[in-house]
Amino acid sequence: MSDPVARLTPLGVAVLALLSEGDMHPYEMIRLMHFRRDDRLVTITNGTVYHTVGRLERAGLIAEVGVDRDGNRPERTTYTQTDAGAAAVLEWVRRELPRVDRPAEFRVALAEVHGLDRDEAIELLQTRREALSAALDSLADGQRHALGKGVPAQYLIEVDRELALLGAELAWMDATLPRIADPDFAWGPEPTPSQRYLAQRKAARQ
Amino acid sequence: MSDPVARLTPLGVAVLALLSEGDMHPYEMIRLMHFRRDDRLVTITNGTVYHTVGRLERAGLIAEVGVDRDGNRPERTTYTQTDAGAAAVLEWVRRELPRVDRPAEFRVALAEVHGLDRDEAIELLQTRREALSAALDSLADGQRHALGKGVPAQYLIEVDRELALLGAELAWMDATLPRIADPDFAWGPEPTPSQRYLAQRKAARQ
DNA sequence: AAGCGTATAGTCCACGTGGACTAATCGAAC
DNA sequence: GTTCGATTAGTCCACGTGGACTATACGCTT
Repeated sequence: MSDPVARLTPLGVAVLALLSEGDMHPYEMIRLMHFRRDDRLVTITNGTVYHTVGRLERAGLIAEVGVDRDGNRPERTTYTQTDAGAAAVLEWVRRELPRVDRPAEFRVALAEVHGLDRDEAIELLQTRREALSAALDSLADGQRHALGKGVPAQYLIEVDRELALLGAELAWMDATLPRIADPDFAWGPEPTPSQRYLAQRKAARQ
Repeated sequence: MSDPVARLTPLGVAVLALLSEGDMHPYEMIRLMHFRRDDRLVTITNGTVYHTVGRLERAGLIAEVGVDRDGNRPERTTYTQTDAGAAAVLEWVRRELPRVDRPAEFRVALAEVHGLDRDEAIELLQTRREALSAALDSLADGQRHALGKGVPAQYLIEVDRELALLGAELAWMDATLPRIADPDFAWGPEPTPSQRYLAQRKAARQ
């Protein structure tokens, strides 16, 4: 119920992930997320972001660190990630990564999987692989059953597509798991260009 | 704004599609949709279904056709589809079928594509095919760009998966469009087993 | 015949979403 | 030097969702 991890939304996770790269005010998050095309994964509007930030603060996952002001522009409230916030992202990723329902959550979890240890990530993805395989079998079974009962094929086009996509995801997993298990595949924190940019800007301010 | 088609939700379309097979009360819709595993496409709860039915009625897409009662059980309100409702489903499918954003809407639209003429369906899907292809190119471009800027590969796993799934969907389309264009592939209204069952039950009641 | 679980049919409400709106400021063109 | 558009920063609200809750009736056990 009041478990803050359970109440995290995909956008909440995206905001926490942003804040792990540096303190920020909501409007800056919106710009940065648009720049990074995070709107591919979650819908980013003023309404959702400001509201989400408010909820994250009430849950103690982020905290206000001051109100600054640039010239005469509106003042802006800057937030920082708390330890509880950093832990909550990882816990949320652990929960969502192996689930095959909730595709939207999974994509965000996959985008944040680099925060986990390599071995744990592989194990969770392996669990998902088995669940995907079972879902595919069950759907294929349903298709056979429906065709057997005389349901005309034109009513089963969507199922046909779903089977194709499930198969493709399984194939991707079977190609990807060995790839990231390979020690030659880099893992763990390595600065991205935008992290280097943020760090540089922070240093310049001091 | 007040265009009823624009305000249709996936569940609303699913409800309208059900009613095109016969008059029904909400509780029966819920059972039937669960039986058909429509919960694969939309989330079905009492809250959503009853609320959706209310909205559809206020929009004039369905209409009350009487309150009957089975023994001493609670009375139930039966609804029927209006002409406007039947037209709205087709219009909605035409709108959602070619769009590549909104995957949830697309799946429901694809499940209802059999209501359109074969030629129109193929044309709309062809449009989607081109949009998908463009989306794939643009995402692949973004990936190349990110790698070129030095973003480590472990941060791009989700993009890699997305590219694989987009490719698979394109392949499915290229296999499916010729398949349904073939005159040997049946198209148009053909009774499904559950439609036959509903028709039979209706005849028995009279 | 009392008790218990499940099916039937529906209401209610807290919450998250996403789009509309406000308001000030800066830059550029005319 | 003023008008106009874009940018900055944030508030507000209508709506849809989904889970919790209610209440009656039927069937099965003990």
